[in-house]
Amino acid sequence: MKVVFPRQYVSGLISGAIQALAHQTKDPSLLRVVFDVDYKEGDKFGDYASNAAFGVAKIMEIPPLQAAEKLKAIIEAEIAENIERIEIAGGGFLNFFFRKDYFAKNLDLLSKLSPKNYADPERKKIIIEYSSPNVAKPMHIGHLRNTVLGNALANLYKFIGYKVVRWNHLGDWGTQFGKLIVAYKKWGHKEKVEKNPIEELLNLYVRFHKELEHNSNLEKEGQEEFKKLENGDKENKNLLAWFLKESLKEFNRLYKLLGIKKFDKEIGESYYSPLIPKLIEELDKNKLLEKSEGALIVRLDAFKLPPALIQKTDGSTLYMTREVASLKYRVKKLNPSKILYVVGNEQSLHFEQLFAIARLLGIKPDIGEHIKYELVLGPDGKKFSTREGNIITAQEIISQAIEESQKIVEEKRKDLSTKEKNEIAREIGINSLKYYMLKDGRMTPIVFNAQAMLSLNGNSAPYLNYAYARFSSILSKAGRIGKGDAYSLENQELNLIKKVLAFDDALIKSKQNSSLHSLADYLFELATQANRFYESTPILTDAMEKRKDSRLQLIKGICRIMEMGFEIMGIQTLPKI
RNA sequence: GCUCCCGUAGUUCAACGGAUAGAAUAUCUCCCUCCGAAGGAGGUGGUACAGGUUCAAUUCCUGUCGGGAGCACCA
Repeated sequence: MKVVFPRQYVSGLISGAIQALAHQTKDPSLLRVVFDVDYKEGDKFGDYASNAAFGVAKIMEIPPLQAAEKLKAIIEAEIAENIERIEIAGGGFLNFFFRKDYFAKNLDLLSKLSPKNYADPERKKIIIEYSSPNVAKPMHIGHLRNTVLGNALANLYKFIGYKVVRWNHLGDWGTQFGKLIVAYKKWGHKEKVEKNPIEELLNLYVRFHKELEHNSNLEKEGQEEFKKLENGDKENKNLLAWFLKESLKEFNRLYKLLGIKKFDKEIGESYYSPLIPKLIEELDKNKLLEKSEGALIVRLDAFKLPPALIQKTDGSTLYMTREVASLKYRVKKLNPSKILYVVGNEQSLHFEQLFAIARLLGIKPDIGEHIKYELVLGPDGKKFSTREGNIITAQEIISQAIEESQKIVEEKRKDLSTKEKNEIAREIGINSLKYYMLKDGRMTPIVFNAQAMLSLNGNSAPYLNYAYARFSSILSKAGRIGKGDAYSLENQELNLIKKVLAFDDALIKSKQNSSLHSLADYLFELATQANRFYESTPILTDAMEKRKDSRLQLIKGICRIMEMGFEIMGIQTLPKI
């Protein structure tokens, strides 16, 4: 089923008009005009509006109003069958008013919409790296934002037809593990760790940093143990393998609880360790390496960046070294068109350096993109620190979220069994948490505030879930829906159809800025409009049979869009809550 | 000191360089003998400051002020 959405339709009309104009004036530079086509709420500025005339005006060096007149004349002459009229307003905007029956005509199409209708023609292969927890440490609230965002971005690309590789870059290497090994050898007990792996290992790590304050020798001991690890020391390698195994169990438990899709690749940093010597050799051959204070660095002056440290004085590697190796590995192995790194904003410099080195090594330029997001800060507005042990774990947040929704469910759904109530509380709690992480842009720092985070009113998952539950309840009561008469629908209903047909807009915006908040906004607006409709208009109880069927079709279409939206956001669709 | 991110209603956030800057929350009213009141209707309230770029600036540039993060052997 091929569908042309209104935005594409208008866009086509304008492109055609610009082409005709370019032909008329023999000025091909007109073809380079970029313009927007925007969905408009209500009908003040039409159903869709465009600023195309401003771009045309600039190139033709005429006033925008004149350019708008020219475009309008061409489009009108082409007999646009679905457009009732075009108005020029606001100094040169073209406002397109669709015929009322255009929306009615599209009604029975709504419930049949599928991802295919939204497929991006590019369909590229893309690696998305996210989550990336550290072995032997609990996932904390920051990982939660990262994981939920990365998972949803991956869903989005998958939805529009990309080949997506979900990549979990596990932190299982580096000096920190030397430190952990020191701590374990000094103070650790096997039984204790077996019983409570992550917690006990974190305790050891925190203790290490406490003791470090009055025993500066520890720092060196940690570096030595890591050095041994890099040189293949058996005892240390076994310890690390054990830590990794226990950690993965815990991570996977959390992913499952959160409804995070399975990763395609889960590769620890340690994996790249054997690839390092060749990498250093290659860097050296390209004359990129330089010795400085006993360490090896790559100068990045040409990029106006500080030098990147590749090898420590004692010959062991660094985060950056392994990142370069990993990048090369990914390109060689999978040949993606792009690698999205969903990593915190505080690592901006690191990624600028990484991509600069990739360039120097002749890797396809701009392959990497850092999808940065702001930190989740503590209640005091300061950064959480693992070393000091003042973190809020992902598990704590999840439990709180579930508890909070449990209270509401107990109050609102006394009719359900305890089992059903628990089930719903868990689903709603997790949905709320995920939605909260996605509803804002990436670059606003989230100051941790349990109250706000777990609020179940307003622009939140429960609002969406509730609306969906009401509508699907109607649909299940209705049973089979008849043919209906779409032309009996009125303004409010037609506007809803228009809104449903604007789903593509939300997807495009979300993809453009690699953020799900545009989609969240759209879904919230759709639900709000639909709720308003629901409150003001009888649907199931409509006396006119044909109109009833049409209204039901509309509700079905709304549900369809909500289902697809939820799927992308990684939120569970619940037929009842 | 240098670099990056961010300053929008009391609060939390939207607005590809576009038209009258939108929501949520809080607060104050109203609505369940009709399909789920976790809902709906209405009121109040805002672009840190100073310049510049242009048909048009919350958005871009420069500077000031304020908050956060990063800057060589951590990741």
